[in-house]
Amino acid sequence: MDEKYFPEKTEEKWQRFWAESGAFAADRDPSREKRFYCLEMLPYPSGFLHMGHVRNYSIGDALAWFKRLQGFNVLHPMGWDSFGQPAEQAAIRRGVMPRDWTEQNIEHMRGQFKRMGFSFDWRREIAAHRPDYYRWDQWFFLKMLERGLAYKKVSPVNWCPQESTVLSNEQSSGGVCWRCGAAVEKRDIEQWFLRITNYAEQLLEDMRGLEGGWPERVLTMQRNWIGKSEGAYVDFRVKDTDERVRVFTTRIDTIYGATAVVVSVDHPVVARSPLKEDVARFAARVRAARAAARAPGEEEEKEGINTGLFAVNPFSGEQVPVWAANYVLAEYGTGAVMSVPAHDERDFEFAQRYSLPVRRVIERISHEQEQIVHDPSSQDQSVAMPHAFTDYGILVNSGDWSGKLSEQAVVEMAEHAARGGFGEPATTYRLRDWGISRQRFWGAPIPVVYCDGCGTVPVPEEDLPVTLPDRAEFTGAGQSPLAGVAEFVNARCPKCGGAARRETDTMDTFIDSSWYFFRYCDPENDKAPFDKEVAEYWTPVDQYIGGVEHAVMHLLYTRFWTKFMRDIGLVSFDEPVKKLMTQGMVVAETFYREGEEPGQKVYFNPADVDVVRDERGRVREATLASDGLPVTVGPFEKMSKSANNGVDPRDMIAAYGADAARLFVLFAAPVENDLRWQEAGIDGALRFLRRVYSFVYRWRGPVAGAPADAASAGEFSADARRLRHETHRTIKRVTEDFEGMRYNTAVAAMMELSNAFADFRVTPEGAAPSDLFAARETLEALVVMIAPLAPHAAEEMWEGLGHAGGLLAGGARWPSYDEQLARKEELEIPVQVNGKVRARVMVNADAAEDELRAAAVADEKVRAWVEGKQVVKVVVVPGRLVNVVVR
RNA sequence: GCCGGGGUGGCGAAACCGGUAGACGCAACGGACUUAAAAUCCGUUGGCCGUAAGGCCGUGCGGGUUCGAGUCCCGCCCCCGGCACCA
Repeated sequence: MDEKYFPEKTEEKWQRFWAESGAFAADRDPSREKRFYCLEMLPYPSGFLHMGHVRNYSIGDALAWFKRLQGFNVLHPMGWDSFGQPAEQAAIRRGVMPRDWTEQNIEHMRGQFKRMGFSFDWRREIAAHRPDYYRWDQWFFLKMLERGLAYKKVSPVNWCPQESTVLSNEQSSGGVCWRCGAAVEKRDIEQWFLRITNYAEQLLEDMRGLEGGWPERVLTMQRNWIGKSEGAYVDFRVKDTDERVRVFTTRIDTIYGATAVVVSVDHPVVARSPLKEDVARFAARVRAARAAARAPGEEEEKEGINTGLFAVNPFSGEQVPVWAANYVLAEYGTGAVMSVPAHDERDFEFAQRYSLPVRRVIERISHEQEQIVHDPSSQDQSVAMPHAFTDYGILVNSGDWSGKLSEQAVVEMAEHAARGGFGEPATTYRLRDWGISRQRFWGAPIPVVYCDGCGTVPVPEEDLPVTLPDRAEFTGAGQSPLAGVAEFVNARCPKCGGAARRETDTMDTFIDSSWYFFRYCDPENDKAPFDKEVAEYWTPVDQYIGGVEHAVMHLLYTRFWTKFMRDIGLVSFDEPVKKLMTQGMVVAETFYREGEEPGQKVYFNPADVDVVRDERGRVREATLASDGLPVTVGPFEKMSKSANNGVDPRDMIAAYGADAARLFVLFAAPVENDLRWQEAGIDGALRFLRRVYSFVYRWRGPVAGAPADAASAGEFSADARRLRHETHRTIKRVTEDFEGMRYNTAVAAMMELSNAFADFRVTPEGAAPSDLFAARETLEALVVMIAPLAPHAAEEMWEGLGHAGGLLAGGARWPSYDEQLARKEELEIPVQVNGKVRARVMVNADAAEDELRAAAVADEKVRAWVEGKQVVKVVVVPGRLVNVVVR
């Protein structure tokens, strides 16, 4: 142990030690029941580690270390989400082959991870782009095909013009590409889908079991996305035909107010329209408008056309016109609605535009003292409505149903429709099937061939993997580069042996990440994606950590995949992840100037900007170092290349060391919060490490001779008792904080303990055996508790304290605490008079109520406040406070 | 619009079940050590009044419950995230 703490030297030493001793290798061991699967979302191998990675993996690593020190068998693996767009972009721009580019990046990033000292079991590393991995993507696809869960159809898809590929609904949420942000267009393309909708109800229902373990906002986002809606189907007979139009409604109680049936322009019934040429023209216009990219949130004006058809309301027998309109979506519900202008905002707007009648059938009511109070004015048909009335109320002008409450009517009318054979209660979902075809090269090929004779033929399981060719032409234009590779495309039909063409689309990379953490359990298996028994030991994942940006996409897909794996007997549970933690982004200030194009911004790296701040930390003046001219200060944004506000972790490591960088990102903010990057803060982390290090250095010799246990240490001085109390109290707090991943407060507690140690007024040289015992107890606890956050420094200090073999193999254990010692001997109890703190009294920690009362009332300051007043009562909360109430 | 999460010093943030608001850290200021600087150590730091003792105010705003409210209830305002012609 050196006198001073040298991060670089220490970190190198212990990284070598860990690698050579296999310190983090974990194996299935059925005799060890305490096992823990700690997982962070696997990174895309972009080539460079950024601060977001540092944060994500520091959080997970801290937990993995904590659990190991508690005696758990911990699986903490790492791999690469290595298929995907950037590799292909590199190929287009720089002519490097995606595989070479990816392998190089992995190589480089693995080195950076190791330099951070993360405790991964590298033997289990996987990469999605390697055939021994994607072979199983293909295997899963075939299983889904067998079970009718994979199918191909032509459908309007989300098309990213920037990347010329299809996106799933999840990836084009909000009308923009999740990756590049380009506005998404609609195109008709034939592609493969997975029937995630078959699992809609389970995906929704099983979220109940995740309450508490998953963040509320993620569950909410998934619920919104699945979008369950309960209502009813109602069939409207189309007059003079034998057809029926089925509508979906959540407000069947308003059906007597229906003044039209409105269908989407793609609805089959428009073929029966006497005006079908006009309708077709209108439909073409609507489709064209839809195909055009639109800004998110922007709504089209409602437009429609009367088809000339009439539909019969099965409840009232009334005939209403059938319209086709742009505001009715073909993909949701039945693609047809009953239009009730009086009680639906959209129908109201539509009716206003085309002067359709508005008929009120729900009367506004209020509840006062258990009584229903009617508002007759709300059903006055002669008064124009300013907007639709969409609340529940009481049915009026609704035949025999008049007088019923909406709540009742929605149930009973659906049942009535079912009995009459013209409808039924119904549930719909917003969730659509998962479109997985990508017109790309760098992904797992979809294992299917097309044969003129036999049609679509799956590649037999034994012929997997269908491997990607080594080379292709990357032009960035037209179809998938795979289509241009003859030896890939030309294949034999597995059925008839004749010439056939291979599918040239590849799979969505989200398939790779849907099951990868099962593969970690058994990464070399060449008979199955993973062995059921081996995986069963580790899974489900105990704690999953990643960015909230995957709240819907990845986390919904992996839940779906798990349910499918359960259905084919690979796993025996419903949900893959017990606890989920979504960490916040690392954000930093941005600086920019307006570019040549209007609205264009040219960003400058904060390191190149000279900033003058006022006393509140606000930027007063910002100038570019190179030219001295002012730059505009932008908001805090996620560190990114485009905002040019990234901090390179390598610079942090070089200046402060990996330990200080890790400690800082965990201390600076709660893990769920966004972390505002401030370089200055990292100094504090390094200072803390140095401080503890210097204590250890100073005490390491004397402490080696301390008595083995407290009983033989003799009498403890008041000072030593105080230190022991602080130590045990801190162990308790830190343990609880670690359990809840509250690293920021855990670090604060440890800092307090180190401050308390600095106040320990005994010198190592003049210390009594009992003092040495107390000092060792504190230092050892502190070192072990620091280990998950700053493992290199902790190893060095642990060794300095005379332990060989490293923390894990050398037998370090997470410290335990003594409840008695953790409790204070004496307490300072605040005494309030009428709720305001007026004095504090020192009392014994377990002073009884009457002792407390006596001490409080006897206090001089309290007496001054009570003087001349009448004491009404005295509230005593033992161990907390006393409140004297006077009048 | 609907759903979810928030609003506390100059800043990042603490505060278990209603019980001393602001722990811990950053920044700032003052001091010690030093020829000097760095490093380190000690101290001050929510606002206002006061020489001080001390007092008053203070957790987005307005009410309420309570001996006591950052925390619970009612009504608002604002911010962040998700969904959004979803019938």
